Amino acid sequence: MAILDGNLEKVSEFTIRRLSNYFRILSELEKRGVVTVSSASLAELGAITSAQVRKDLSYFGSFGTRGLGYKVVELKEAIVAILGLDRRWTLALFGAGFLGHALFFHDGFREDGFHFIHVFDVDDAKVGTKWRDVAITHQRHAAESLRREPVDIGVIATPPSAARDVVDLVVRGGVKGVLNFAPTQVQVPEGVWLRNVNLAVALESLSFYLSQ
Amino acid sequence: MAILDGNLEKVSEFTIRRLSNYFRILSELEKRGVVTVSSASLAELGAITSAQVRKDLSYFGSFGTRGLGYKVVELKEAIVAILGLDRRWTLALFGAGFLGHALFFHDGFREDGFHFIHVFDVDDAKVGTKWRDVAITHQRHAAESLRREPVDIGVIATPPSAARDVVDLVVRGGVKGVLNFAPTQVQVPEGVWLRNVNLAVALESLSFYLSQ
DNA sequence: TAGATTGTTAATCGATTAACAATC
DNA sequence: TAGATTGTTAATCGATTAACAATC
Repeated sequence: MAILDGNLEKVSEFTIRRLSNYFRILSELEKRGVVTVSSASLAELGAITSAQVRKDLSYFGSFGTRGLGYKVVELKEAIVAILGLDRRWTLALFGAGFLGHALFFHDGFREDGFHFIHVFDVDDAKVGTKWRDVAITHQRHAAESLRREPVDIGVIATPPSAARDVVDLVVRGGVKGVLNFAPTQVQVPEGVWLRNVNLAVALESLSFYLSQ
Repeated sequence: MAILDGNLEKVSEFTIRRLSNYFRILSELEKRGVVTVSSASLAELGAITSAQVRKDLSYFGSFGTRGLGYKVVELKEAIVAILGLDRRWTLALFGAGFLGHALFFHDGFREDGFHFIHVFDVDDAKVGTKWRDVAITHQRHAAESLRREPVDIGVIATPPSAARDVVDLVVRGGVKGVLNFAPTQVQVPEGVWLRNVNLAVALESLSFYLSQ
């Protein structure tokens, strides 16, 4: 299957986020035993338009059959391949607080192939304790740990004041992706991908509309 | 100050999310004792353009002084008022799992004026225990609790399979906003605002770009 | 074949950016 | 006054949607 017809440049983050959504919808349909699905019903389930669905998929190839629609399992597997979920990804977590804890134990990540193999914190009370089979390590040993066992992605769940230093640390450790939950602007060098997730933004958006 | 010149209709969710970001940047500048800031430096701190900053603010009024820029505290307070952060908001949490725990104890929310006054779960082992001064209540008593003490916003941190029912429950309880962390499509009636936050999306976006 | 639905092109819509007059 | 920077309009860019030929 020819994924990516050379026009990857034109694929926007919006499309990627929707693919991620199609993946979840298709997984659900598969679980329910649904065999085929049209762009129209996929669109309805995702609260978008059928043109959007077809356009999104068209960046990566032709996955459907005219007159019939898409085979659920086939399309799901195509999207899994596109999103890179057909392999194992290793993660390092920085910050073993409440949020770090929730991320580490979030089953969805493991099911998607994302595995935390390091957890770092600066709190000596936490260092040495174990989360599943991962021992919490003091952040001062992070560089060393990352040299011994490198990871693909660094996940930042520290207080905002620490985020910048931790990002530098994990980038020097060789990660190619950073997922930042700290509500502060951080910088990564060329060639490293950064995504920011800010839990307050959605809540503040709600309070804006509720105030009107 | 004339916030909202009647063109609120034209304000996009993109603008609101950036306001939320300006708010954090301005808070940081205030803490550092910075008195005035230009759209250019605000833009640099937020990794966008100065035209974007001025355009975003222009939907709500004129907050700056030509030739000088914006007073940090004044602009911050204007944005606080726009986002509705100048009042107390009450929240009900559904799902006392890892994620619910992280959300409940997340200091940033309380600092912004968002207060969880109810926590519901279906696990009898959790029911009766307390988080700070909030007793975890069985979900079957949620309707009753919400009647006694209504809230502004329902926060859904249940497994996806439970999300739909819980949303119906909380909407019948009179909330005007729903913040859904469950990775499943939910529906709310006209007049209720919904925001979805999916922790997997950002990670899957990273794996997509890292795969290329 | 007739009906259904894809894949894609062209049209539309909306968000971002550039430019500059207004003005401190 | 001269320099700086806002607020706003017009131009550009990019994302979404409509439409339809291709085709199962």
